[in-house]
Amino acid sequence: MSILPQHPLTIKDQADSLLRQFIGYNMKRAYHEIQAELTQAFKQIGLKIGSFAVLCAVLEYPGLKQSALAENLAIEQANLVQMLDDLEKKGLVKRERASGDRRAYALFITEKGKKLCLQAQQICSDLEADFLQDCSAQEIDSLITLLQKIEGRVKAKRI
Amino acid sequence: MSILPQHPLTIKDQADSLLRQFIGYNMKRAYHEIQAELTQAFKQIGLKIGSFAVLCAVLEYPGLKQSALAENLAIEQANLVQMLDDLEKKGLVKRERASGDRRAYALFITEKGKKLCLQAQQICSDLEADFLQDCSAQEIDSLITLLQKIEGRVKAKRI
DNA sequence: TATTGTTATACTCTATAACTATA
DNA sequence: TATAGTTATAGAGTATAACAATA
Repeated sequence: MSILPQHPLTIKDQADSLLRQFIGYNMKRAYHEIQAELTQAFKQIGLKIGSFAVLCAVLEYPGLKQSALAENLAIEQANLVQMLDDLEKKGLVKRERASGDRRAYALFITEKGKKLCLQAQQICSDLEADFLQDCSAQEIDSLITLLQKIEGRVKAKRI
Repeated sequence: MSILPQHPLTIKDQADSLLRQFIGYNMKRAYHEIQAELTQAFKQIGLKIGSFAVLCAVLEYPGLKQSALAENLAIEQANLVQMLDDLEKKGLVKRERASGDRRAYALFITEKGKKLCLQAQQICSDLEADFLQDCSAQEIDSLITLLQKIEGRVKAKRI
């Protein structure tokens, strides 16, 4: 295990210190780093971050329809189609005609897809555990709660 | 007989509950909402989020060089050039040859740029105050601290 | 040789409109 | 009329390589 020097983050010598007062900016910067790291890690198993989200949702909710999936993941139906085409071509998910509505597809994960998804979840967990290692369980919990709270507040404001 | 869920998901059901255990996913979702809202708000004053960051940095650090700016904002020099072209064309910043290094440009904000930047900061503050209104000052403070801590940890890991 | 700014390019992510077939 | 899935496309944001001028 690597023992990294743990120094308090000082931003006074950074040119973006003024920007650091904004939650959104800090969020963008933090996610930018996580995204880069996760994208790299997922390359080993040929998965993209967006496809991982799709896999997780289909694993947890078999039979989910595309429209419901897109809405739940906050992505456009149109963009989901291509992801599913790719996942289906790789044999990770399958579309089945939904009974009762011949327009809709019900989505299912394959055994291969399930395996890959669990593997990706492990990669994701390991990565997060690594950069959260000096955060308390309570800190992590309240961070997730706050992020969800903020997401909900902004969304509610728009509608 | 098809294996369909007994109760089809409604809008309020969350198909991504499994994903919600990941900090990165919550961060992406929260920022996605903030970004949409801020992009919309900035359209009134003809500014993009990226350009706003550049303006803020140049306002706070007059004479900053492009290379230093790009590094501090974690963006590529190549992409900064286009932003600066745009900001300069609008009369918001100006490039001046840096004394001592004829390759480099020193960046300065104009009066017009300063005015617009302060206006944008107000828009940003108002927007955040709105969706943070039921968060305590301590919650907000610890959120910022945690985001910066995470950003630093992931970055340190990569290097 | 290395660095600063630049150009060109490509790839991903995201957003929108329009189409089809069903409802 | 409205909805599910699809297609095509356009706009951002981001990343890389290569170049000229300068260090």
